[in-house]
Amino acid sequence: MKGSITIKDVARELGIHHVTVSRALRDTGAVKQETRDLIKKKASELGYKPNRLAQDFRNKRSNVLAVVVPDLRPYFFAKFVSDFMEIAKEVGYSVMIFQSGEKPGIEKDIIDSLIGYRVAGVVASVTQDTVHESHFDILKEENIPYVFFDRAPEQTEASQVLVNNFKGAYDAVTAMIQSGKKRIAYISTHYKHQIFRDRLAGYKQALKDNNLPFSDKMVVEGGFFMKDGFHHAKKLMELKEKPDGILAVRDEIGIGVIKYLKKNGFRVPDDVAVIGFDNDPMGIACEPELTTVQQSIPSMVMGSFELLLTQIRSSTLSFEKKIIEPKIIFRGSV
Amino acid sequence: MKGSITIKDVARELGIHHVTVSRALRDTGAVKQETRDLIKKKASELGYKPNRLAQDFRNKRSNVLAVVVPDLRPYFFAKFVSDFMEIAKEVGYSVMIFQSGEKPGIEKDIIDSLIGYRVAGVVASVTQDTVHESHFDILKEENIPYVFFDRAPEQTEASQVLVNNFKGAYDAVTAMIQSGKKRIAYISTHYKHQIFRDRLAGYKQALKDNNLPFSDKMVVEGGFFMKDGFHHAKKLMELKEKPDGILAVRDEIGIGVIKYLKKNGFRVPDDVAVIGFDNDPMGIACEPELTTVQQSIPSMVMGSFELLLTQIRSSTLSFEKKIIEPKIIFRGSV
DNA sequence: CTGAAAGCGCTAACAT
DNA sequence: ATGTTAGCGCTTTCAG
Repeated sequence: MKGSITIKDVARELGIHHVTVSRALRDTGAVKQETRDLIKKKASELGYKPNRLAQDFRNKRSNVLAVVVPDLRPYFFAKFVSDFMEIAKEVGYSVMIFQSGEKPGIEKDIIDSLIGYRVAGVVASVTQDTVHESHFDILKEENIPYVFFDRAPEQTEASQVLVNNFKGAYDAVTAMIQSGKKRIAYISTHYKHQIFRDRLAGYKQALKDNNLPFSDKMVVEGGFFMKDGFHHAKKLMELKEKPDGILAVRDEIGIGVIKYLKKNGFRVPDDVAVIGFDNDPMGIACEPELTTVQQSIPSMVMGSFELLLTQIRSSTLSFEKKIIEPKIIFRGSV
Repeated sequence: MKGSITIKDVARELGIHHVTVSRALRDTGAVKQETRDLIKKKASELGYKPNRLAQDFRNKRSNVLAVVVPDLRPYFFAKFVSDFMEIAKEVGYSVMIFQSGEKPGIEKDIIDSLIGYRVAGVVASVTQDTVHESHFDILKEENIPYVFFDRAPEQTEASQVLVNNFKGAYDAVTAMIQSGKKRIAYISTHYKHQIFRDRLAGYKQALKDNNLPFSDKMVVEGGFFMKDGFHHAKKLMELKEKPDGILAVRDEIGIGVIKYLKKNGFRVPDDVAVIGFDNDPMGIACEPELTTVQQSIPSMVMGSFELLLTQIRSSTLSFEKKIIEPKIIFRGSV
């Protein structure tokens, strides 16, 4: 393990001062073009790689962006992170990922650790139970900008990129009504987060605007996966007044619903229409293919990245809210 | 932006030397228990957070592990990374993720940048075209251990955790034969990587061991997604000698195959059986549910993490190879 | 058990 | 245009 090459090594080889090397390599300060070229040549010749640990330490800030999500596995988050990394890389940032596992306590620990790393900025989608953003305050104290995407604390003064979930649900229900459905059920999760309440509100409003009655029995909740959708569909279809349309809060749940329906002789969408949320590619695997409410991930990535970068570059913490309008992707289940 | 609290601040408050604070906080060196307690109390009182930038710089090594994958979106990689982060966190490591996008050039850039970060270790699944591991040599020079998982360069002297792909394909084909199939096709990707060749070899061997003829026409390749499976199934089913079983190199492709078959009046598995690779949850969404070759991700995570940690802790680069045995998950498509 | 000294590699500020 | 000085926050080494 030979010690790595430092700017001093490069300087010595050239018989000049290491500070000049530093300046030349970073294209800052005044250095004669000739010297600069010479230095760069020698540096790459020696295989010099800047010690980022030293750079970051000296600059009191790293070129790392942190992304905090509840769970990396769902397609929505995997895709967001994937896209975010690509765009961050273009501007020279690396990315550290953290999973809260939907646990506010872990989320807090993560945030605390971030300040130790002196990350340049943070993008987060909070847990279902994160109501306050108090554990993010510490970032403000350290002047580390942060942006929420998809899921933000209820009251926050930080920048955020959210989806118009009310409209997503509203449009989905409206679409089913327009295709002739009259008894539309809604399967939610047990998660209490704002975005799920917004969807519920949109569902109710659509019913109301179409003079359709709302019934408690038509709203069930709990779970996150296919099996939960299967289970809820069973409950719903055993009702005296069966639904003829079901809105699912996630595509996976919607797929579970379709599986139940088909297995039990209900035709989709003729007997029962189904719509999910997320535009998960999984929705294309099932039959009929699942109609879904799409939340444009590239838009969310771009939005949150811009919001973050602006704050980093201006060294100012700002408060801006971007709303992404969702779009129904019609496939075969309506 | 008040400057952060440093050990010197803590020391000053207590009227002692900052070195003692450093020692106390890290539970190293000889410090009177009483002093140690006092220091810890004061530190947390002041909200002291160690500056990891300074620590890492001083230690010439960060507590960050790097994970390099071709793409974070496929379930296999998302799940691997997700699990890996959890286990890494338990031991105090944070994780930086990088995507090569299947481009060796980018992979090289990533590796180069890693040495700047002085990461503690690297776990990588290489691109389809990474034959040599020459661009990883630089890590050796810096004494940074690395482990390959799932996809390793053809010749490598680094530790690795691989799946027995030969056996996976062999068992899958055998299973179809046992269920009475006699003309089994194989859909590969255009990727030339070892693991895909191993699967092909396993496919051929299973045919041979059952005295079934091998035919070039029964092997098609190209693509990665559902639509590719759809397309290839079409080609295959338009053959004069149609297959009655199809092995797909990925679940997504297998699902595309099933979609084509059903759409065109072939019954699955009665007319044609289908098996995929990866145990992607997507396989449960389709109907019939896709039988698949599972590669245990937890085993791979554990394996590669252990291999890495051993090297980090012993400051030795080692060469160990772990093979994970795959397992067929029988669902409805065989 | 605690303190003092020194330095990691780099860069901002000032001097020449 | 280049060099000098100084120091970021921390830890290792050596003294007391």
